[in-house]
Amino acid sequence: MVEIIYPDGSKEEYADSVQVKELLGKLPRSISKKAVAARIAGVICDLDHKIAEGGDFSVITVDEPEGLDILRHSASHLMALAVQELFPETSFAIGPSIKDGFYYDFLLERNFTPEDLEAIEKKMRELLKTGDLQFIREVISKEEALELFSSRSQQFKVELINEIQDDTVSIYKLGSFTDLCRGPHIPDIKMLKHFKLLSLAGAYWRGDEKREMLQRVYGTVFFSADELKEELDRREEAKKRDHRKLGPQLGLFDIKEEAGGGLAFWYPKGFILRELVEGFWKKEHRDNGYEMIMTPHIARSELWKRSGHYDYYKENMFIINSSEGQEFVLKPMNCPGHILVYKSHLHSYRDLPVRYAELGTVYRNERSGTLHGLLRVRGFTQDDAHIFCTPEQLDEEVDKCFDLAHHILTTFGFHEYTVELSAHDPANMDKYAGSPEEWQMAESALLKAIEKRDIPFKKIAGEAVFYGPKIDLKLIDAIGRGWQATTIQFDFNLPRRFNVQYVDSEGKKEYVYMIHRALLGSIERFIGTLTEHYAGLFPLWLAPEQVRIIPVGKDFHEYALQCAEKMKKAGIRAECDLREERLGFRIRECELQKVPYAAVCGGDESENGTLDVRSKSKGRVGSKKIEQLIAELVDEVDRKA
RNA sequence: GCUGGUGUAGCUCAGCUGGUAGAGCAACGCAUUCGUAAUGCGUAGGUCAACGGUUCGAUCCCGUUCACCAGCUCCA
Repeated sequence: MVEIIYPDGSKEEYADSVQVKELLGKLPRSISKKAVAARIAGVICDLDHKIAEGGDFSVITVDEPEGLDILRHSASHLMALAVQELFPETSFAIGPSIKDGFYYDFLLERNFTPEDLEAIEKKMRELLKTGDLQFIREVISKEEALELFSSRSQQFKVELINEIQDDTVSIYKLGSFTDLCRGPHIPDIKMLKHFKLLSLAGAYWRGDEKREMLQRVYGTVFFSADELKEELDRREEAKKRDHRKLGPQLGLFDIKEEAGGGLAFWYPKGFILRELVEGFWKKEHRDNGYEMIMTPHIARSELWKRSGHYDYYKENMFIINSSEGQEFVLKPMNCPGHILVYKSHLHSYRDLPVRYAELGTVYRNERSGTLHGLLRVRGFTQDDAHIFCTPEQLDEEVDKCFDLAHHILTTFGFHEYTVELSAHDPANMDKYAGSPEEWQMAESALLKAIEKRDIPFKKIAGEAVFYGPKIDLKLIDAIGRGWQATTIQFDFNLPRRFNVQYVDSEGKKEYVYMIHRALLGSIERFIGTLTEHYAGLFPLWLAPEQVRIIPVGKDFHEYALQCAEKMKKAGIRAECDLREERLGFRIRECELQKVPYAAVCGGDESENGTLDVRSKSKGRVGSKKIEQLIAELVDEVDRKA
């Protein structure tokens, strides 16, 4: 007897096992026709699955994220089938669905070329057209599975099967391709129509750099052509926003091969942008109870031995030898320096919290393959601060960090972000610095701050590093991508290594609670992020060049210069384009340089004291009195709109 | 660091199987003095990423290094 409970609460009993497909008829057609898979008593299964035990029944449709996952996972099987037909010697690793699509990892002698990618895609389309392909699920014993896959020399599958605890495993057949797979899969292969293979890459088996390097093929698939097009457009749009291209194009920043990877050069306009970001940051920090300090770029190795970095972090540090045999370290972090400043005198509990902030430039010897534009560099300026406080002040300090981060990030135009809380693993307390009570308090302070704000967050137990729990904030940009920015971390390690203490109300010395935080993360990465978020068209208050004045001809150069002078007096960054080029040419360049406003002047304007204004975002907006224009610009800058 | 790909003028890119290179844009010069996204003509510009090897001869073939790209790994 099988009892099925439908989503609307109605129940039905079947004498024997029943196929999911038969139950679909009981659902509204608007839902059943969109079904991809089903859920019975919380377990997901294929639509042709025979249900032997009853429970709550519902379907997974094309409208749900799970439905898309299933589609993508199925696409990876189709791709594997195509690869098997084209390259029969292939060993198959894994082929999951991922955030924007799917991939499959293969091991074969041949190195895939871009032409192979096209050939695989073509083969997939052929397979789709034959029309008679479908996923067939079978459950077999582990022994049978081992025999099956080892007879086909599929060593990765054998390895996976050996790690499965159950006595039986499920396999899925799609044409001649048989895969170890939990499923479920789509009921109709035609659903895979809207796919596209995207790229080739290398990937280690099980992400372990000591094991085989596999060839990974990425692709994506959607239920509709429109959605696929949208995703491909989004990728195009992302390319256009690439800060590595926009940086040099707009005269902001670049990386120079002559200097080495991961080292940024700031051009004049980029420096203005950087100054604006830093200036705003400094003002907000002063207003929020931080004191600015500055610590040296290099320090004796002994300091880094005491902090522990010399032992744990040496691979990432640049080490310098002096001619007198003294060894120095180019600072990879600011914390030890801040601690030395804190320890310059004895602190009473009445002094706390102490908040030291520094735009501290650090250097880390990152592995060459990890470098990426301004987002991952070897030299960068952290917008760093360390807060030294008592246990009683914890909650409030974390909360204030959050407030400040929120204020600063939203002012820069990031209104959405997600939060990740990296917590300890209770089963593994040995590896952590600090006591369980301290971890408890710290994590609760972080959690309270998140929950108070009702923002989406993930808590990941065991993700914390040994010295303390942390929260990371990920900005969501204009086209929905996430960018690492704020981090708020506890440190139970350094206060002990450096004896960072305060005198409590009873005259006893206690260790401080130390919070390490960076709101923007690093100035470099943040400006890279900003550039992509705004696609180079920065809001007026951040635009390096705010207005470009373009006189139609030589006779009006004088007037243009006068207008620019007035604007500069009002704090507007205005330039004149006095080149003897046609107006259209200069307007075009102004557009390509993404200057927010162009102001054209000729006879009419010089007689009336006006400028003909053209906005980058809105096009030509018409003539305005110079005083009025200045007032409007100043207002727009003040509002940081 | 690993796998694969790439490196030609300031930028974007051509250059068949080895015989030392070309276009467009930009720059510069001349003419044009122009009203909202490219005026015309001309000139100049290259150790073909660097170093080594094979060859009579290398941008091209081989090796090493550097940088960049897609990933993996890393980010105590």
